[in-house]
Amino acid sequence: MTHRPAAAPPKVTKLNRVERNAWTKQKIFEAATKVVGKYGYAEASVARITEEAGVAQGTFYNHFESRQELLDQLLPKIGLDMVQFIRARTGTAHAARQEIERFSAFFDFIREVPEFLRILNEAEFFAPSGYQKHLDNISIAYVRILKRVRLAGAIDDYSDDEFEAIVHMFMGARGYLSRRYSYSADGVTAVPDHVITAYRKLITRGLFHRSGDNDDER
Amino acid sequence: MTHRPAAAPPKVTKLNRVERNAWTKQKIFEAATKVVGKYGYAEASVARITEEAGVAQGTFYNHFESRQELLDQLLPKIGLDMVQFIRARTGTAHAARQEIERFSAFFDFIREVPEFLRILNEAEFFAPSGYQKHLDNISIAYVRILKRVRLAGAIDDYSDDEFEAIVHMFMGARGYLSRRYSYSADGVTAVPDHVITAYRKLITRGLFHRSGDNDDER
Amino acid sequence: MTHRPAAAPPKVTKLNRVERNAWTKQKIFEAATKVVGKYGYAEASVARITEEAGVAQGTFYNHFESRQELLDQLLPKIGLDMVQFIRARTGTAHAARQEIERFSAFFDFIREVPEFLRILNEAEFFAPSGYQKHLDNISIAYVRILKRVRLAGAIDDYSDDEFEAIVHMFMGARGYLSRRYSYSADGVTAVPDHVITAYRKLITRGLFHRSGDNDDER
Amino acid sequence: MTHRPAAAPPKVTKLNRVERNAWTKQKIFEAATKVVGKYGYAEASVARITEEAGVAQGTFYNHFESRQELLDQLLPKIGLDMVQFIRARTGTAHAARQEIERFSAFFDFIREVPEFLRILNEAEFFAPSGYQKHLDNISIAYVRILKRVRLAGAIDDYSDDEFEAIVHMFMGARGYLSRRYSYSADGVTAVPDHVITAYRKLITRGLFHRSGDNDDER
DNA sequence: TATGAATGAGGCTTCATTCAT
DNA sequence: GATGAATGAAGCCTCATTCAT
Repeated sequence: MTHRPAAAPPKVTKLNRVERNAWTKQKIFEAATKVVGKYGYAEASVARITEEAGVAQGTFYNHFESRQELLDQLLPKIGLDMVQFIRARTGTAHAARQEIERFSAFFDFIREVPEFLRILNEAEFFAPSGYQKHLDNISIAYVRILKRVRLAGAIDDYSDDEFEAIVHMFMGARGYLSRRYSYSADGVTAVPDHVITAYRKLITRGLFHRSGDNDDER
Repeated sequence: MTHRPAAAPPKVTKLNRVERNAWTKQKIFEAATKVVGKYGYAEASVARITEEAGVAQGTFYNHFESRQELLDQLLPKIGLDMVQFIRARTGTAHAARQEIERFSAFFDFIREVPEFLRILNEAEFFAPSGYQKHLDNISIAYVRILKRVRLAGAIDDYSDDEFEAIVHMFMGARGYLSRRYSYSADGVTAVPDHVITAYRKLITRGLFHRSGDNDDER
Repeated sequence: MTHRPAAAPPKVTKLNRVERNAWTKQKIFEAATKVVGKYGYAEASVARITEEAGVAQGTFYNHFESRQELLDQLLPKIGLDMVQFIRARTGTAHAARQEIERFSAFFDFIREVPEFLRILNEAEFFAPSGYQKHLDNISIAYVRILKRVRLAGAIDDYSDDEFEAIVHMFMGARGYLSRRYSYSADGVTAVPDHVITAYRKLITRGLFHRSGDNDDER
Repeated sequence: MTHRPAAAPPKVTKLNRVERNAWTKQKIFEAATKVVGKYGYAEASVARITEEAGVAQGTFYNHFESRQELLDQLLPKIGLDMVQFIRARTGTAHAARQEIERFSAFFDFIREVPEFLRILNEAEFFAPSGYQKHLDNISIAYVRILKRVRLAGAIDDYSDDEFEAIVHMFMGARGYLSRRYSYSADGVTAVPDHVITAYRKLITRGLFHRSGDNDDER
């Protein structure tokens, strides 16, 4: 998996028809990612996307039923990249520590794939169906993690329903913070440390057992 | 202050020039609130708003520089109504309890002014400047509250910067939850209890001192 | 009533808003008549019509909901002009003679308003709703005439249902003949005499009493 | 001759190059008949036709110069089927009777090959050149018949030119009537009796000698 | 100040046809 | 001959904004 696909056809060898076809679709996809990331969904006209992709406007409709269909595929696809990315960055420390790692990794991912910020944030209104899909992808996985932690004894006193609410709060908080602290004139910047520490305090004390909290100052 | 403005010109039948002028602007404003609340910013065309307001399209531009200007005024204005509403619902109990009251009051407000949901949620992308203004309004007030609580000794170990981050997390969480749990087929519904309890647990344990937590089951 | 509206605004005096509005709509209408008459419905794009009318494309939609709406109004409107025209050309001779007069007048009208030919002929497929309206306008009036003639004793042995079929045959025959004999490289020409005489013979012998037939050679 | 061509390649499994070629063309042809018959010429895109035929779009242009060329071949081909069909249904009774038979057989054919209705009716505007060809095919044959009848003494007083006009009237009447009475929600239905009787009366009295008229009630 | 018709750029999508494989 | 992706022109319609009355 790469979230930074090569900007040129993978091989120098001649591509067969199937490969050329996939490659064109890929080009459109990447162009859309770029355009939406930079200008937002609203400004991501088919004309702009195809121009960026270097294909004719008509070509677009050989690969996607409609502009909306493409838009709805954008977030879920990159969202999965994000999940992989975060998973790779999560160690084997104790539960609270891992949650902080996930929190940090999320912001790291945003810096790696700056387009993700807008693609994620605006999706709710411009690609609702894609947004829902992403939501499900994420929250299901997240709740599963929390349940496992509870099973391991590091959390108690939270019901399944409450887990779901907590997960939504986490996601909401991250989104909000990312918008607040990560946008900048040109590009995406790191999140300030005090955001991380505030999150750590809130989470470790509020969600997990009182064991540590300050065992892992960074 | 009313967040439910009268639908007819104030009492007297004869209005002078200034009053008529203000009244027209007010009509447009209310129409916009209605339209955006119902259809969202994207569908809030000048034509639709003026039709709803019962004035000609041209009239719009006698009162607002552009469509965007009006849109950017929408959220900050209603946002202030919200602040008042929440303040009125917050008692004099101890700090943690008050925070739960604010959380609940937020969701109550949404049910009182259902348009607020979309006006708030979509503002970030369709009325960024108005959104920023609202954000500042809210977070400044919120941080001030937290500082006061810290001064009173109910919170410690959080810096000013961390307060700001916490406030943003709260706002993000609320927004997310309101979208997730409050929307429904026709109108806005109450938030389920488990959302409230999850919030209470997270907040009381994570933010405030360990004194209470279960002293105020509802 | 005129089926040849002036190509310039009716008066030199300044027009008020209502008049200007009507005048613009009229311009679009006439442009459409011209364009459809010359190129057919299929080629009558909004761009072409508005260009012919000398207005912007957007203006079109201030006066018509859609391209189709205008197209559907074309035939019924001109169709009424035709009815008037034919009525004015029908004398007070006996019934069979009058029918021939109507037949001839129809072809005369086509020469007066050459656009009518295509507007009528293609309407069935490109403006079905307008076509139906026209059909009703015409066939109702026609059947009424035949019934009156039957009452006067000049026709017998035809039932009401059969009248309706007869009328449709007449209309179909006229349409067919007009297409066959009236089109020409540039413009519309008169129908040859033998078409008229053939029609006369068929009708007078087939529909009316055997009295005359050759009393009115032309 | 069949107007209902087999849906599978003729018997043998192995076709040589020439046969395969012809078979592909035939498939496209039948697909076009089906599509135009069902959706009309305007909706008969090359994509739709080739899909229906089960071949690639490009294949189309190996067999036809352009979409229009195929469209123009449709009517003349099926038109010949119709001539055969009608001829087979025409007995050896006296002339007037035979004309009624032809009239009825026309409507019978429409029910056998329902696609013919649209292919015929819309051809004038969507396949003018094909339409003209069909027109010539039919009217020449028809005029020949009338001349023969005149020679046999059953008609007199009509010139050759008038015959041609008469034939066009007949064709127009039939087309009109078929559209009026034969279309229905799902499929093509029989023409009501009063249409037949009206036609019989008009024709027998108007065209033929006064001998019979009621000698052949059906 | 109120009106509302006029403007014209720009958006999405369709489709006949071409052409490299 | 068969394939089907690529092309790009053209079509219909929306909408914020302007301006003469």
